[in-house]
Amino acid sequence: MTTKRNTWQKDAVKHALGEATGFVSAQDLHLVLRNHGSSIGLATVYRALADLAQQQEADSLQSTSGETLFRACGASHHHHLICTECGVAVEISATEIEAWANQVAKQHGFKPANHTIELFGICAKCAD
Amino acid sequence: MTTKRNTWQKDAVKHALGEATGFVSAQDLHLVLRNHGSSIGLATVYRALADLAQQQEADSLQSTSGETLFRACGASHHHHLICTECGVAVEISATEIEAWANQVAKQHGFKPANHTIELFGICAKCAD
DNA sequence: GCCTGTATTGACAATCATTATCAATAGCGC
DNA sequence: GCGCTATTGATAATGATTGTCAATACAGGC
Repeated sequence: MTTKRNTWQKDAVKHALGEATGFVSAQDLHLVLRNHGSSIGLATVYRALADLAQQQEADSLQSTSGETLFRACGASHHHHLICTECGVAVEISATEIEAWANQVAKQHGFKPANHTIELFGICAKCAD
Repeated sequence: MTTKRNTWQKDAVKHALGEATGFVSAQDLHLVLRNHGSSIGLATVYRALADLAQQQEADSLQSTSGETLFRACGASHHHHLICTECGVAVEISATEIEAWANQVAKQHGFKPANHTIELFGICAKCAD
């Protein structure tokens, strides 16, 4: 079997993602790492993020401008409330909504599979 | 003022979008139109779709693979239940959810602005 | 119906995020 | 420490989308 290896690059990406306050693009993360003196490659950042997303250690969503944004998160199912100004993200657990989603799907003869729910707004700090 | 003109290209796009059962990409739509004998250009399809989206005559969402998908729809606010197999989309109006979204936002000190809610599943026809 | 000014088109180049390529490097088990 | 091979990083390639610009075709006035 192909054994997985631990590299400082993967740790760096994981760390940098943890530091970020909200959702970040792979490009941004790469830039931040480079500015901190790291010589990590862009492709590697993409690979590390894809890994993290697959291991449920990161959430990803598509920005309206077409980029994929990432954020560190716990493994439990949840959604986000995101500030459109500064990008801060708050995790939201919404069992009621899960139930609603499943019910609606069944109502239309669909086998419920998945859903995308992201709330956008302006946080208290940016509201002034 | 720059007056808007009616062209057969815009009508063609609008029509083709109306014919589609679910969400379609600009590229797909362009291909369909070409296959029907139209000589419409790809850039024009993009422009027409952007117009329709702005006039609230079409909804758009980002597929996981990064494309932008479009669908004809009414102007009233609503969400979608989409089959991941065949792409059929059902419009869902969910006043309860709107209320929930606003409430959650306020709860966290956010000024509610917007939200993305898309449900995915497998429709009855594709379920077998 | 015909003319004219300009919004719109379409072919193609340019851009931007992301993925593939592949030789060089560096973990990990021995 | 050695060797095997997963991983890296520079760069090329891809694919969707947007910009460019000369040619075209609506719309309104005659």
